[in-house]
Amino acid sequence: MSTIETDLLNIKQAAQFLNVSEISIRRWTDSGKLSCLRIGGRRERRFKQQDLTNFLEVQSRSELDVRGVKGVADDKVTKIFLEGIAIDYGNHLCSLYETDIGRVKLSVPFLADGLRAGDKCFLVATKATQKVILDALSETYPATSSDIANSRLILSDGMTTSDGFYDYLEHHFLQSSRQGDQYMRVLGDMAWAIDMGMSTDDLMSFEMRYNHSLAKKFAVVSLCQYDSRKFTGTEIVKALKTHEDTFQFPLSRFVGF
Amino acid sequence: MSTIETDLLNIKQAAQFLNVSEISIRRWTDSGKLSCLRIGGRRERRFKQQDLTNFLEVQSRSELDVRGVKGVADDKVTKIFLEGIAIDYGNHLCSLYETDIGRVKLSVPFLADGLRAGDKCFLVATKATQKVILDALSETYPATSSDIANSRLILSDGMTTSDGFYDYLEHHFLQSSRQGDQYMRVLGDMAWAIDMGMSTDDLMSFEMRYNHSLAKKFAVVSLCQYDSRKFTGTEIVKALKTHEDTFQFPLSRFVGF
DNA sequence: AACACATGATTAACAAAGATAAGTATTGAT
DNA sequence: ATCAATACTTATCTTTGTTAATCATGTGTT
Repeated sequence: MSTIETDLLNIKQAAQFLNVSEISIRRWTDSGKLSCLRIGGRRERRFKQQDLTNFLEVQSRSELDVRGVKGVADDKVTKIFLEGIAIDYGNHLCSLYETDIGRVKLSVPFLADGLRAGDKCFLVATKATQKVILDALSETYPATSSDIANSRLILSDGMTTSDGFYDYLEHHFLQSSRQGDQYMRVLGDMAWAIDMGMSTDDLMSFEMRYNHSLAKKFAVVSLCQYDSRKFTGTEIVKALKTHEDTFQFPLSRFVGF
Repeated sequence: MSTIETDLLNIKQAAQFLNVSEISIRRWTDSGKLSCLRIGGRRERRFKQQDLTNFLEVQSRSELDVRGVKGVADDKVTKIFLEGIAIDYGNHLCSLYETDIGRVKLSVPFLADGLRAGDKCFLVATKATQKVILDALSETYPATSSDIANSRLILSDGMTTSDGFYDYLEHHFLQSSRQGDQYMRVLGDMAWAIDMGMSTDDLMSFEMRYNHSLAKKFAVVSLCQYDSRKFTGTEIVKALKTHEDTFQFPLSRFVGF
């Protein structure tokens, strides 16, 4: 654990990395196209390698470029927007809800926007929850059922262990990447794990494993939603702790629907 | 599930991690902007990775906000420092802990710093919890018992309803203000309410009432800590929602000790 | 070819970060 | 026990990243 992750580049290094001028880097960060961190009283820019690689477009990206049609092709490639908040690919977030309406409040726009943007989407939930979310999704996004048929939206099926879940996602992520689907979204309704008989310890160790590998290696936004009615206080706290990415956003947007 | 914070970085590693010079690290720690631990007779600096990542600001914040905070950073009259974070008087925060050690992790420095700074401090908790906190407090702040005798530190006593709690605080706040104690701190260990037989609904309505009146009208920093083992998931979520001030800070500092 | 627009270059002023040096004291190793 | 390396503090001085403005160059599109 001694390797210091020196993956924070300053603006000069970032400019070299992308082979552009520092001025462009400044403009891109100012306009929000490229995300960066700030440090110190001079508010110097620091860049995560992944944010820079995310910023690079992939030449071989999908045949039908949904983004291109809308003319926003170059603008929002590195981010998604959820509830007006810009979220980079690579983030692994959680949200907490406490009503049946809350279950679809974030999940539906998250998936609908993803499908519209051409992202490969995954819905991990029990059959019953899948039905609730898909019904609501169909209302705002009529192409839902055809997207399921086309495997643009993939429904979880049959996984009963956290390791199985991990393998499932890794397999699909690799496969999607090979097929040119670089941008992905995962929505997990984590009460699913409980209903599958997983212990919450199991679930948390999955979250940690996922957090350090899959979530960061692929251009995927992962949103894990927790039904606060089905977890204890300590479990909710653990859920928050295993989704540290969430803390950089206004948490009130993700808590308590 | 331990993920021990075994990796304390020295100043060289910290500088490498943030991609800055050691001199800047020294300046930031000296001014209290970046928190660090000290060790040995040479008082060497040691850094938690968590603290370092917290020091990085997210670009999304409007530059005006950041400027404002920085600009008055020297003006310590309007702020306190907890875990290296500047907190304005008027804030009403919550923290979540899940171990007996976590109970004193934030509360003790919060009160110790307050007493050292001459703030009028209030400790609201059951007798048993009071004893635990006061024992730990006495170790780092020897004048604890004399401050209790002098009414610099006031211990809750005998309140059994949320309205009674509110009246109690209002009375003391007014009295303290009249006596020239403008700056105050309240530490509430909210499992106290449960042990007093309050319902969590009662507790939450108190929090909301407090949030909109006392907490904002007086120069008081209020820290409500919740033992996540004694509350349900939904209750924890409600606790978060009734302490929105918390969301403007790096939540990882307040969650899960 | 003409156009619109993104990128690069240049300037300015300011404050913060970096570099350097001197002097102490603690560590860690021989 | 000794000694060199390290980290600390304090101080001064130089360099750099920041914003903002304007202009020139280059790119891709129609």
